[in-house]
Amino acid sequence: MKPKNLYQQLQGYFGKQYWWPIDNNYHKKNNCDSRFEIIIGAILTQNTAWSNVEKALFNLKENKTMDLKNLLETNENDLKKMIKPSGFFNQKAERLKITANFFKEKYNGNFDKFFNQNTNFIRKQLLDLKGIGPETADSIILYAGCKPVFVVDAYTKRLCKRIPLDIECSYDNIQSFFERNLEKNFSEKDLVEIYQEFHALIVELAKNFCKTKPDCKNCPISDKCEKKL
DNA sequence: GTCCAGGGCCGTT
DNA sequence: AACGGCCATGGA
Repeated sequence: MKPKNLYQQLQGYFGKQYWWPIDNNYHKKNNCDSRFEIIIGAILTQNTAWSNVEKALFNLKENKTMDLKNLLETNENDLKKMIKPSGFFNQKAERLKITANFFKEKYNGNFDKFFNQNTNFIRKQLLDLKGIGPETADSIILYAGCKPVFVVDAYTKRLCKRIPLDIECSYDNIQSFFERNLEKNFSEKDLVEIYQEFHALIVELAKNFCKTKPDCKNCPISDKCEKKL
């Protein structure tokens, strides 16, 4: 299975996904307004349906809390109420506060300054924050920082096992497998968009076909899959 | 009523 | 290092 072919096949079937930013400003560089919202969304969507996250994001905007300073000034109980629809609101409220506080204290709210650093260093700093693990960190780097990292989630791991890829399906293994292969086939400039779309396409595939109970019969990539459940 | 979402932390082996 | 329990809401 070649990642390049898988990507093109998924892209051909599902089309363009336009995940983040939500307002379709994909082409716009340095879209600082959406950066904060992307970071918030990445935390809120942890093990949570996006439809529920949207309700929480709406509440935050309604209360003018989609803003670094205002979020930090908001009482934690009020914050919990706003993000309640996204579930796990106790821990997520804490995670939002910790993350917002990090950007304020270390970077004075300057997201450009943060994202202009070396990617490995960016990743390390994010992972040091309580509540941000590998997937959330990489989502932030890819969608808010527009830097080329391949995001692995539960769906990608499921795909890894089912196709199967001939590797151990751990986060780091899957990530480097896709990155190694795609870096050869695409220019640096195109990689960001490809990683953004690829991740979204895998989610779409897993939601519609490669589900817990898979629908292999109608799956658009069944020709590439050995499992056929 | 049951299952499951665009995970991560923490305590136990 | 690896694994299981836990966190919580809302739609299918």
